[in-house]
Amino acid sequence: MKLDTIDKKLLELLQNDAKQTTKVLSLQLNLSKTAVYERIRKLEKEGVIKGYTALLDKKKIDKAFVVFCHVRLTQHTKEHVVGFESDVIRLEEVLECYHVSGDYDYILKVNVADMQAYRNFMTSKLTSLKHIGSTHSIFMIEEVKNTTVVEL
Amino acid sequence: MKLDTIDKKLLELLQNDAKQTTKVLSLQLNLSKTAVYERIRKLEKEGVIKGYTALLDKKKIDKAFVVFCHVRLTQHTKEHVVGFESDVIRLEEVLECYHVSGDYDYILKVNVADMQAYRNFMTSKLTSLKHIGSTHSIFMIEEVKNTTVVEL
DNA sequence: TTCATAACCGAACATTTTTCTTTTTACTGA
DNA sequence: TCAGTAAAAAGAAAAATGTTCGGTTATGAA
Repeated sequence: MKLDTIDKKLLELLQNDAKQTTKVLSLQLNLSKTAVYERIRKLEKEGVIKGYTALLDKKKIDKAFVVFCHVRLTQHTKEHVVGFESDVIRLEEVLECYHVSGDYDYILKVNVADMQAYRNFMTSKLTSLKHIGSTHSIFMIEEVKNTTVVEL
Repeated sequence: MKLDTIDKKLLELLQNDAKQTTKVLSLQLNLSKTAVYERIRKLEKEGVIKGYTALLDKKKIDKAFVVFCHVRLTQHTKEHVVGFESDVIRLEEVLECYHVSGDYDYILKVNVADMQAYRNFMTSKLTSLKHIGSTHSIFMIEEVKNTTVVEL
């Protein structure tokens, strides 16, 4: 699917505030409500827009502790890789998991309440997964920037 | 602000789909539309809900390339730190930036189209910032998990 | 140019959000 | 235990929004 200038501006507006009414959007885009409505529906249907979510303040829900956990597997057979990935997806503390280049195989972004909870996560959940070799944790001291908004 | 069981379930529902109507939400929570409506307004007012966003498919908007860039500063005076942070916030390619423990000072999550665009970002934007010492890039091979939904 | 398709528009209709008033529930101190 | 008070919840009405429709205007290919 090809996105024109209006689509891109529309996606930018929706990323910044998905609750804007089509009326407000239409004024910013110099289009009618209907045109905006149909463009949004199309972007949803094509899968460009995957969904809509409420963003929460991590400090206010007691999940302010973020750790980047680097993971190395003991082996790299397909079985080991698939096994680890399907296990790690189910861990609710792991918000993100990437297979990466470099010394380690995976980077996990782990989100918990505090160091105590992280220790608990590591000992009772992560390191008890099969095929885990070594891990290396980098702790967040402060969040300088955190946005979901991608520029188009 | 204290969150009760209903608030937590409501936040979970809104994280998974912020476009659900209060009617649908009220059925899942065994509450009236108005009660749900007022709880949401309160959560917004208190800042627990920071906002609403549309989530996009990175592959479909040509931003599938993700890099974790570790950054070391030349010095760590307040001036250097503040200067770097205010500069990096303005870089649209940097979706996330954390001040972290360990060998490096910062971890940046950089999102661009491809390796070419990343090279361009590094040479013409990041490394031209003041106070940048050394950097170390870890490239994403595959996204195994990526969610904004925090469990409560 | 001509045809076919896609995008757009304004108006009508259907739903939802928001406000308002009343009722219920939960809590506190005598 | 029992008022008294405040917070939370409910239902109905009003305001605003989302959605559908028929018709019109651009767009692009033959």
